Amino acid sequence: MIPVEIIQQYQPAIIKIQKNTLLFLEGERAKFYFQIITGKIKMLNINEEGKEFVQGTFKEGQSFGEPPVFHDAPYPAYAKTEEPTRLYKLSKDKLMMLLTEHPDIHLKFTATLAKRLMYKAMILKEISSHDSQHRILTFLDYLKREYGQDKKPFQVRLTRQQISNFLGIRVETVIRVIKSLAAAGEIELKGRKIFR
Amino acid sequence: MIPVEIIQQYQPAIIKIQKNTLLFLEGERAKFYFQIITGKIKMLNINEEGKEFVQGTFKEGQSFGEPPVFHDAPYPAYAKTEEPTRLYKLSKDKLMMLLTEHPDIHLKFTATLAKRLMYKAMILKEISSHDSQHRILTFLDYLKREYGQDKKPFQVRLTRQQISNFLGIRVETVIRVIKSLAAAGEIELKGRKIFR
DNA sequence: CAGGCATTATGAGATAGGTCATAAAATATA
DNA sequence: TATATTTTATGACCTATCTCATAATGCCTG
Repeated sequence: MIPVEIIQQYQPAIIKIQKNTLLFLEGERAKFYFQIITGKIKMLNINEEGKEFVQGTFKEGQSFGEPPVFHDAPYPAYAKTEEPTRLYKLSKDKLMMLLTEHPDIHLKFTATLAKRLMYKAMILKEISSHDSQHRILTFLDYLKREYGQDKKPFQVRLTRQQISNFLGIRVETVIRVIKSLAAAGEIELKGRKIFR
Repeated sequence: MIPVEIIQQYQPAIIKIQKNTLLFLEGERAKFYFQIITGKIKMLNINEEGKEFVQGTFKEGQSFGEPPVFHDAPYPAYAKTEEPTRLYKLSKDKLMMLLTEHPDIHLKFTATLAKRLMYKAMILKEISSHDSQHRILTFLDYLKREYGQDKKPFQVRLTRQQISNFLGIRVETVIRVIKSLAAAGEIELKGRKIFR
């Protein structure tokens, strides 16, 4: 998110992590800004019964886990690689310096947080008014808006398990709801692939 | 949140609204930055069955509804006065100018968004792992951390109805859970007042 | 002070979604 | 290619929470 040329002027550390590895833990103090060079990061909570809830996923060029850096607060979730990943790692001080010295980047940075806030507001609204049908459809529509091109049927490239983790609904329920949505004509199934 | 002396240099409009009035609607395009002079604003969703979900409440000095301003996106929720309210209203252009010309304010602004993002991440985690007991306790602890002083029993100045609206749980359930929490010694009841 | 509205309270019954078990299909990994 | 792991699938049962109804209590507002 911060242009490579610029972040490099602030001598970030570069870290390599293999697949399925924890980068930081929920509750850990946040001291660094992370930005992905290549790879994929998932931020997630795991509750007492071991069930996963995905707060967000991030890929090349994106940063994550910045909010607690602004407050020296603990991370609200784990960060885990989903693929081998290389990252820039920048100290809080340097990040602040960078943002102060580059107002345009700071504006984009703020816009990114704003966008995530809106995503969370949307999901929160959905999850609070429990109705799996509606939750799932709204989520699929969000994905389409975000990653698909208009009009064309959009292929949802998430497993039912992943949808379950994003919405806090059990897999079995997702499977059954997906079927009933297909029966109702809201989505289309080609084999197991989901189109909206 | 933006110091009064500074915001006034940008000639904000000043609006007065009476109690229980809608300032903007969910879905409406966001074109202004709002900051409360006096009064109280609640941002909320209302679902198909007319049930309320509170995204946040804001009082003197706080701003709200900024995220969609950064994207010319629709508001994700309604804004409603809970008391007679006076507001600064600043156009998007002026806000951007202000933030660019005052990097220190911009940093605080970003920190505010970051904090809200963390709040939402917390609530999301709680709501996703459904267990009313846990949800309510975590919420009360958040309130205590945020508004109470350490150690002392903290009085929760919210009605059971309001707790219900913040967490997306029915009132009756909140009432019953509050009782069982009191019985378990997790909270204390003095009359109807809740202490944690 | 009275009337009205919101909040708290409680019971009984309905149900969506969770839980658990079992298995086939698909995908990843060695 | 063989083996392990993950994903999808389905049935049967369970339970926390919602729903609906009814009422007492408390608190604004005129």
